[in-house]
Amino acid sequence: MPPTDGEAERKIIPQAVIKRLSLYSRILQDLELENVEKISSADLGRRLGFNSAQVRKDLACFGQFGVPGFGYYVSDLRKNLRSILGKDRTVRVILIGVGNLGSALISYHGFTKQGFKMMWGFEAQPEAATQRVRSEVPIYHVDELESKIQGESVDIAVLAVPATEIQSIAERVVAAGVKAILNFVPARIEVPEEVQVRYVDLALELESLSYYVR
Amino acid sequence: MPPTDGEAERKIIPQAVIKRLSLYSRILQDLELENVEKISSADLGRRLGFNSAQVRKDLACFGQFGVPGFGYYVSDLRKNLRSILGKDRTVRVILIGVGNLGSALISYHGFTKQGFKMMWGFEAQPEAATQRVRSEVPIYHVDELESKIQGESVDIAVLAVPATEIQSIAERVVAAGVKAILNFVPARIEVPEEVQVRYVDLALELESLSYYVR
DNA sequence: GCAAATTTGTGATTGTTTTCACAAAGGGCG
DNA sequence: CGCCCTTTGTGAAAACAATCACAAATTTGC
Ligand SMILES: NC(=O)c1ccc[n+]([C@@H]2O[C@H](COP(=O)([O-])OP(=O)(O)OC[C@H]3O[C@@H](n4cnc5c(N)ncnc54)[C@H](O)[C@@H]3O)[C@@H](O)[C@H]2O)c1
Ligand SMILES: NC(=O)c1ccc[n+]([C@@H]2O[C@H](COP(=O)([O-])OP(=O)(O)OC[C@H]3O[C@@H](n4cnc5c(N)ncnc54)[C@H](O)[C@@H]3O)[C@@H](O)[C@H]2O)c1
Repeated sequence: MPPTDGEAERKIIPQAVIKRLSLYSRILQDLELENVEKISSADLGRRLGFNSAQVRKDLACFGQFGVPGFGYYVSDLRKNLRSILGKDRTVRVILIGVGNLGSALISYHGFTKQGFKMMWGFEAQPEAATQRVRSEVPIYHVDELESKIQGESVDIAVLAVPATEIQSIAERVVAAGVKAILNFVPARIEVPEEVQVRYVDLALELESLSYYVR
Repeated sequence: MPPTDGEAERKIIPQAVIKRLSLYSRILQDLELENVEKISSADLGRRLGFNSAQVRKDLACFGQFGVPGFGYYVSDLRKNLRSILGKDRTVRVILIGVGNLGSALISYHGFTKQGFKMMWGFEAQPEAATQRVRSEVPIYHVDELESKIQGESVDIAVLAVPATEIQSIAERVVAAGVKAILNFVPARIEVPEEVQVRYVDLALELESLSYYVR
């Protein structure tokens, strides 16, 4: 008998594949609104600039969703992708640091549209922040971080605090049980390796553009 | 005589290399402030989680900057990287759409710190935007886009308008001669292929995190 | 000023991702 | 109902990227 991995049968899927699945999912969302019933891998690829084989290979990581000679049922594939991406339930998000950037993020409706639930904001100066932002998301003092999270589980923490605070805030959200971080602060954070971290680094994007236009 | 490419001797450098060069450049900036004189590829790599050979290979795309048995002179390498990245002159940036997100971007000091110059904001409702934002960057009506750009050249346009407007705005900035776009709007834009486009897609990042925590 | 210790720059190697290409599956039209 | 056409799923090949490993160059310490 070959050694099975037990329940860890799911092989490691590259991040790039997951990002593309998200893109597929969004196209399918649009198609469903337009009442389009089916789509081929070639069409789906064309809309995003990918090769059709790439689309099929990406999907093949998770099973067989297509119908040969026909394509994919939009609604069916969308359902599957949502489930794969963990979006078949509400994904709970918090924001730490409701300053200039955080104020925009906390009231961003693109979140909700994609099925995320922005639970709370946390701030060193919650009064000033509450005044600044017009949004239904409650903003608490950062001291309440641990007690709030304890009550209800949180999936993802979005960080937009000053660079000096980032490591200590990261440690606090991790200690409180958060397993994924989206970091807008241009500084590397040290966290246990089971915690997923994504960096959004604006200046980096600008610099790479700067290279190509100089 | 082998066919030379004329002045197009510069081979195509992958985007990933350029991003890493930016990261190196930022580390070197910090080191210079700390008056560190030299650094090895191994040290530089360690600070970013890269292999030392990767660092050397990346740099080798552009020349020989190191001293065997010694390492790299911080200030020297930094100067070279800035020049490679096109940062040895002011890089001129404009922002279109000074709403929730744009308001944060227009007054972001991380820009300036990395040598970018935010020239102007353009808005459909410039009065409201000016009121909202406390920043020295002037905000004009979007109708003035073409005439302003005509006078002084612009390197990069940052787009943060509603999704419905994105294609038309993209076409206008391209027609006005802008060669690089940083797009925060989650919608693909059609532009001539010589125009460089980067997408910053927040919901995509959240979704990929969502997969790993589900 | 010489030998030992470093560290670069780079060809070779390994690993990963994308693309190709085609057999097999299924739908649709006559 | 059956044949033809389309499109999937997937091994094989190609392209691309990261890592290894080592000769060559240079510093450092004695
Ligand atoms: N503004 C932008 O467009 C932008 C773009 C990219 C990245 N960033 C990064 O995002 C971060 C925030 O930028 P910003 O422009 O919003 O700055 P900001 O100063 O406006 O916002 C920071 C907020 O964090 C709060 N804060 C400080 N310490 C805190 C703590 N310990 N816990 C909770 N809240 C705390 C402050 O009160 C403030 O409201 C920075 O690290 C910046 O580099 C900003
Ligand atoms: N708010 C966020 O945190 C966030 C995050 C990621 C992406 N985005 C994207 O960024 C874009 C802007 O988001 P937002 O939250 O700032 O929305 P917003 O409505 O607050 O801002 C859009 C601004 O663009 C202006 N505008 C409209 N048409 C224009 C035109 N033709 N020319 C110039 N300006 C015009 C509006 O007056 C408004 O001020 C959206 O596409 C959104 O999906 C926003």
